[in-house]
Amino acid sequence: MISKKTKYALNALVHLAKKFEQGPVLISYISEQENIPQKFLEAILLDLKNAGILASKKGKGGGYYLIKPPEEVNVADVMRLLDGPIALLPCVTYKYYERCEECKDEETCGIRDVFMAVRNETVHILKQNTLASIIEKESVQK
Amino acid sequence: MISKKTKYALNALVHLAKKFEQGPVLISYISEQENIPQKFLEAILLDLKNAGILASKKGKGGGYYLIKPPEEVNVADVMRLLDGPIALLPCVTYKYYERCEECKDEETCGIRDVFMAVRNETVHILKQNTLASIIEKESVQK
DNA sequence: CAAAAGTCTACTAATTTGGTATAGTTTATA
DNA sequence: TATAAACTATACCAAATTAGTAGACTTTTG
Repeated sequence: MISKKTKYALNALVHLAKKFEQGPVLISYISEQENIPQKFLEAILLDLKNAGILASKKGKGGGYYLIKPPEEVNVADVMRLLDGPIALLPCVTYKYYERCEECKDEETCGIRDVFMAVRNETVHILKQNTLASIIEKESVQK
Repeated sequence: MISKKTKYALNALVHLAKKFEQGPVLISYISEQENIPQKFLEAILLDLKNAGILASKKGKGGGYYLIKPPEEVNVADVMRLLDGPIALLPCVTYKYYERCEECKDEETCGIRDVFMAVRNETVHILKQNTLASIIEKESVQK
């Protein structure tokens, strides 16, 4: 399961993407609209700012806003930022590789192969999906 | 990430699948060969037994053994048994469905669509992979 | 200069994970 | 039939992670 942090981040980002290039939005407003505890959201938005996805303006009339185009923010990057690796086994992560202590031979491990395939497919789907594509999906009548 | 429990379970199952229909194997032997803490492994094997995948024989000459053919035990089932749902969001699980509290409208949620796709693809891969296919992969020279 | 709004540091409570310890019960076989 | 091998059941426990909260501080306009 993804953490609430990532889920909240995605909801906040989608919210801000809908208001791309329309000036800053208050934390308190996002918090209210998206049902996210304000203090928790503050920490999340800071992370996204430090990652270069959002920017903020302090003082009266301030708030947070998206600085990357919605087409350029994909779900995989957001998940990695807040939850760490996407892979289900430490030995198949790209950036956070770690050997499984109990593993006898990683080279021939059949279990590893399975989770490598899952990781590749998952990352592929998550990279394809951006804030823009999510918003587009929501606008399509079901 | 999957838990150590699931990882240990898969390793133990592959071990037992290699000895399918060759009589019971000692917990202590599996524990030693697969580098799994014995007491922890005992609990895992019990779970697998209660799920009808393994059976055990008590007393001298006893141990655990696989009762389902290796082709019929897939990774998805093992994961679900020990780790619970495979999906990354509670609202896209099959058996454990739960609404996301903060969600405004599940029907149109674009984030949900993304994770629905990930879940479907993941389950598909994990169902395809059985103890038999894992063993086969390991025997292929790389 | 005051109020609005983001930032920083430090807690904390609940849950999950990854175990360990101890005391059984069952069964083959000498 | 006793006994030792081997699985079973119950009950802990420590560390890590998750999901927050509290409060003081800084920055920026009007």
